[in-house]
Amino acid sequence: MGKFYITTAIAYTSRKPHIGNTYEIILTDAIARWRRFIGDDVFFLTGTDEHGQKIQEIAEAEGIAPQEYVDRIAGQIKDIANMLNISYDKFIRTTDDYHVEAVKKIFKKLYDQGDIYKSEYEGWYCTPCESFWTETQLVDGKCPDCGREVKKTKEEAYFLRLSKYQDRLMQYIEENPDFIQPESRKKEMINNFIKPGLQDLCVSRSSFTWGIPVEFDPGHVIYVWIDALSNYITALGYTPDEKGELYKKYWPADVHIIGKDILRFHTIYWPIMLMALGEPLPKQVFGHPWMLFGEEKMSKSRGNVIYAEDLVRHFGVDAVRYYSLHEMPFANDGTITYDVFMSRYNSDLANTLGNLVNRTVAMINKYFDGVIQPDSVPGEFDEGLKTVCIESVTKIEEKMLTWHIADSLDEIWHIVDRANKYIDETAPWVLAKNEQDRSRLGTVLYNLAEAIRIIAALLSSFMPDTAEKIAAQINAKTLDYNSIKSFGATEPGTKVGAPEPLFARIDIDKKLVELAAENAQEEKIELAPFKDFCEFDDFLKLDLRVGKVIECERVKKSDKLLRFTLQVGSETRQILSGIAKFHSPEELIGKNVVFVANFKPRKMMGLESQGMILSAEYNDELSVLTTVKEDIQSGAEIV
RNA sequence: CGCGGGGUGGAGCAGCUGGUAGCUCGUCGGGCUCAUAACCCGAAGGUCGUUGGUUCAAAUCCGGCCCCCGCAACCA
Repeated sequence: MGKFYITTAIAYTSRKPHIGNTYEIILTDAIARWRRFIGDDVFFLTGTDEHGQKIQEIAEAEGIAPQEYVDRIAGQIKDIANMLNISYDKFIRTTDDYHVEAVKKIFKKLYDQGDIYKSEYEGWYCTPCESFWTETQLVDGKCPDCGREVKKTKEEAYFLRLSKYQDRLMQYIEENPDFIQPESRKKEMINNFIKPGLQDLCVSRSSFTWGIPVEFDPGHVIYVWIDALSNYITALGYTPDEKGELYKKYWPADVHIIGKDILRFHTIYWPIMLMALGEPLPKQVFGHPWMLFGEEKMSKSRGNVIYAEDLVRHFGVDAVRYYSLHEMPFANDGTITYDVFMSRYNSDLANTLGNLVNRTVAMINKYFDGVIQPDSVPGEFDEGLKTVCIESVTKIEEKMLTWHIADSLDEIWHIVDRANKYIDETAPWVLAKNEQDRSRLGTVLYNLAEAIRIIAALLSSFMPDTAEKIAAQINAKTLDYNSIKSFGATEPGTKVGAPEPLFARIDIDKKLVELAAENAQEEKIELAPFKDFCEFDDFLKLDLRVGKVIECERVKKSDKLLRFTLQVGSETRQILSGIAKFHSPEELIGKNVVFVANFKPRKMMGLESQGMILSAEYNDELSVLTTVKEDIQSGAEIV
């Protein structure tokens, strides 16, 4: 067996992660534990991504230093990982000294060798749009958005030459068909980014300070993704000067497990960074699907956020692990609801698995004072049970190679099902009535104990606590991989423990009521941070007006934009607004809306927008402001 | 015509290198009593989105259409 380096994405420390975010680390842990189980030398890395403008803003809003803020969130994230029994070998924080130093050196090296360059000449700035453009983006030497004059600007930034490595990246992807998983994502990356041609990536920021500084150019901090992606090698002790033992041993990564939303960074920017550094590329990047709440994304405003710690408090760690691993399809998004969670819990964990162990241990106690007997009298159903045990091990090995975790769990449950059936077939309680069947009864219970031991061994990668509890109940001497390659490692004469239910059944209706009450209490509203005071004069600079919607339609090829024609006194105006997801055109026609009348016109999707319609926003939900009186004169000023 | 994925019994999924559908849960009926009202057996339930085509034969291959979803674009 070889080395196996596996990583999660590092978690962004902007807020406490919910179960959907946590899913990733459970998934990764199951794979890491499995590889250790089968004998690989595993290094499992996880951690936190702590820099960036967003974090700086949140910390400022709370009135604390960014470091203080990320310390808190990183602590929470680490607590969650520990609570969930995550077997990481290292937890990296991007604020760790060694990481900061290594990233500085990486940036410097890329700069020195010309893969990162400072762009002064290509920086064209459109003042009304507040946008930077590269030479090639300009249309007739003018702003591609509004068509106005642009000017060379003193704003400086550093760029990474993606274009230089484009062909080599494409070649790598072609030569390594499994590099991007799943397949559908690979096509997205190729068609949307690589084929059209990669734009050099801006890899520095000067508008905020919470980041790793560009050492040789004060005022610039390194782009968070350059910072964050580097964690996979800095954690192993890599620097451009000295690679470090762990790095030599474990790099390249065998697989990066990440959310499907950040595949672009991991399959384009990251490989190019590595190519520029002259280092090998990761063997595979797996973009896992999302765990949704019912049909929806989890979000606070919808009141549907589920946190791992709440689930653990109510149902236990392994139930959370089981659900996360079993209910997620391989490539499609999965869902979680309390209702489904508890159904799976009762049927799979309490009934099928828990009860098997319980009834078996109870019988061994009842019929043989807790002592496992020799398997001296084979019977007709034995082979069926043994075969399923052995075959399942092989099947799981295959499925785990392609990260089919849920299918692997199904295989384990095949053994559980088969064992339950075996009890029915052999009817130990009938055997117990006849003294001459005593040895056969002992054999039946031996086979069950051994099957359960194999189940426990297989479960150890997915539900480690449960595996241990089972092993303790049957007093198993070993749960090693080698011990389950054949049937029969259980030693006769072993004294089992008292039967103790592994998973207590849940009264679903009762629990739902309890959960609802709890959620109602916990619900708290998180508003966007309030802004600093400003002068009345600042307010007066804005020309806010009422406009009556006389036309409203969707902008074709855009799922965000609505095109409005507003009556403003005796004039009309065309305004575009990104609210198509929240309002239908029909419901807005005839309404009086509020808009900013003195923004300079701006083009969006080829259409000019002459102002901005005001909406209330809360957690990504928008609602347009309208006047209460419908007969107010259009064009009326807002004061 | 920007790119890609998908639509399978009540729910969630598998099958998709072609030969008339499979798994888990749920429902109904039966069995058993060691066990956490658990376990075992059986049954009902699908014209595999729709419509053409290829083929002896299509859920499985090809075309049109409808509907979801992801990426990109776009939200001042």
